[in-house]
Amino acid sequence: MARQAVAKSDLTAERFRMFQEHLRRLGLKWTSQRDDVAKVFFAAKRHISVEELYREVKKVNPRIGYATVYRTMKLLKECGLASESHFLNGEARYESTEGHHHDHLICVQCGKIVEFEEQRIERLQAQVARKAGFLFTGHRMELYGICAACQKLDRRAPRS
Amino acid sequence: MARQAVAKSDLTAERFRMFQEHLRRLGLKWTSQRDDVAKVFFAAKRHISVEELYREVKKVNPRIGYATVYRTMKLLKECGLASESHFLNGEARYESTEGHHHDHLICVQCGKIVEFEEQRIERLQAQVARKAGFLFTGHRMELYGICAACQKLDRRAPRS
DNA sequence: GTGGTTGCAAAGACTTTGCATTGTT
DNA sequence: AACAATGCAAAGTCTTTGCAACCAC
Repeated sequence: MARQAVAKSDLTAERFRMFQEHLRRLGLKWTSQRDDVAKVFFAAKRHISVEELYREVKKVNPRIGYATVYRTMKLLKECGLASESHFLNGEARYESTEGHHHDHLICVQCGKIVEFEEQRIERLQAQVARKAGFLFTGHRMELYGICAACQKLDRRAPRS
Repeated sequence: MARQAVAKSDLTAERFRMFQEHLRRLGLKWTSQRDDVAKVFFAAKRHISVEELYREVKKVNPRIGYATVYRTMKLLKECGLASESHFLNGEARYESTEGHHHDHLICVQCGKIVEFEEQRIERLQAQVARKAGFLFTGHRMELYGICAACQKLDRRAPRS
């Protein structure tokens, strides 16, 4: 019981430590709002949007404001714990950066997101960057397609 | 002289034809504004933003409005002649889709964009999608790094 | 107590939409 | 003549910022 209250996992606990350390380094303060946002974010499914984050935090702390969510996510980005994507529509979505990297395969019809990891692609990317004289720091890759379920629907009710 | 007025190249001429054909199919009209926007877009450097497009078209036709630029780009996207990206900040940028596909390598410090093409990556991507049961329709891939020039600058004036 | 933090509302940036007018077919 | 397209301004999104009250240190 007592242990459970500390953190859901060592990984999450480690993230909290990193976040707190980042704030301390900058002379910033540890507040309950930052704690709430970080908690929800670390526990959330990937690709969480600002709105989803806001709604979830609101359940724990109804007085949270959008501004604080944005400001906290900015801090989490700064210390490398969160990364931001815009996908197709431009709305920001966040995911926590983990040891194991992955990319996304997105259904253009229903929006379903599947994650994948492909070392051979990663290696080729590093190679491409190196050849162009770049110090490779990261990438973003999204594959688009129509998922199996939507393909079936299309067959039943084809367009045009 | 007379030939030059038709189009800068067969490729551009072909794109105009495709655009006009698209409009005709939908019962839409060919207007001078659509002509102006398409002309500027086909001639533009890649990754042109709405604002850049607007300013360029304004030189040719000062009475153009933002709404028309957006509306025309939407049509160009629909018929597959333009594709939209949001890169890091969420602002829309367009580029014309060409026979030969390419991806982007972006310097995170100066914003320089280098294009590249890597068939082996493309093949692996199609493979990944297929394995997940997706009908692969496209992708988006951006590699981030620090370009050679910025690496030199960093050495001279290092951070921290 | 000092100085960063918060929520709110206002302001910004980018994009879309409503509407009377204009232009294509 | 019919009806789509335009420009403008207003409205909509998503995000950031100004500010007085508040809270961590």
